[in-house]
Amino acid sequence: MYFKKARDAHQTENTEDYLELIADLLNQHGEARIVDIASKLDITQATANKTVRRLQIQGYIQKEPYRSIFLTVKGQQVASQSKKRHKIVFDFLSNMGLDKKTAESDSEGIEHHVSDRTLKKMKKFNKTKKF
Amino acid sequence: MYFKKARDAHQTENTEDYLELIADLLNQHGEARIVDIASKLDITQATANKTVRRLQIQGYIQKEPYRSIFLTVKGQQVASQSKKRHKIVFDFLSNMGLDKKTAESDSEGIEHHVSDRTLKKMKKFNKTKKF
DNA sequence: TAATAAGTATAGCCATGGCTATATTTATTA
DNA sequence: TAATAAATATAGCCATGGCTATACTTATTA
Repeated sequence: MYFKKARDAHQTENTEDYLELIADLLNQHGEARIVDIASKLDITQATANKTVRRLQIQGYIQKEPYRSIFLTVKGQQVASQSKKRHKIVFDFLSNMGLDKKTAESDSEGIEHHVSDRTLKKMKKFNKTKKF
Repeated sequence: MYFKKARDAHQTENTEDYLELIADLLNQHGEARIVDIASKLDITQATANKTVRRLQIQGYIQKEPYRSIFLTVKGQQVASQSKKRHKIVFDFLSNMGLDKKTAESDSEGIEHHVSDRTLKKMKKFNKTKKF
């Protein structure tokens, strides 16, 4: 009961957000650097650096000192899964009639707390506009 | 952009969950104790104790050593707000056709990440079954 | 190229929320 | 009532993710 699941989710939430962002940066700019991450997430470079090191240790990221960041296969998998979930939630909120900004900002938070069951319902609604 | 909002939410998330739970315990059993909280949240009593002390210091809770827990006015306000949000999200997920368990478990996570705008949409849907 | 700027890394601090182990207090029951 | 059980509190550990300040490397530009 209660928020045990939410706590578990928190442990991976930050990880997923970083990996999703790094994947986006790689796609959009061909490169992902500490500065970009820090600026996008509105944190200091020191903090970004620290987390990136953790992700590297945990095997999600590959990088050399003073060089830009790449995803390992493991990291790519997490990123693409996250992105999928994110898109479903974003589309769902949009289809509910919410403006892009709200849909974007809410989906960022919600994506980490949505079960597969709920995700399926959202997907169905996105296709058919019915539950 | 990205998950700055989510981070802010995290700071209050645990607080809200505790206060909501304490309010429930007070309503249902007339009493809220450390043991109950620990068991409901599936954490150790030591952890529950620590957080309760934080909540007390921050003015959400009133309690005497070795005695049970009460909410301050400030605490009550947060709890009732949280509960309202929680119910709207839970009802919405239920109305989407999700089973009670899923609706309950997902709404616990989602309630902290839903903007007022989205909440309004959910509310409307709960009433009219239309967006 | 040499000086400067930009980016990255590291150290050290803080708060939070987990945990175990160990008091201490309160409640129960023999 | 005295012994035991249950609940609460405290100490001390860890990981995480914030921060600032400072060092170091790489890139830019005068």
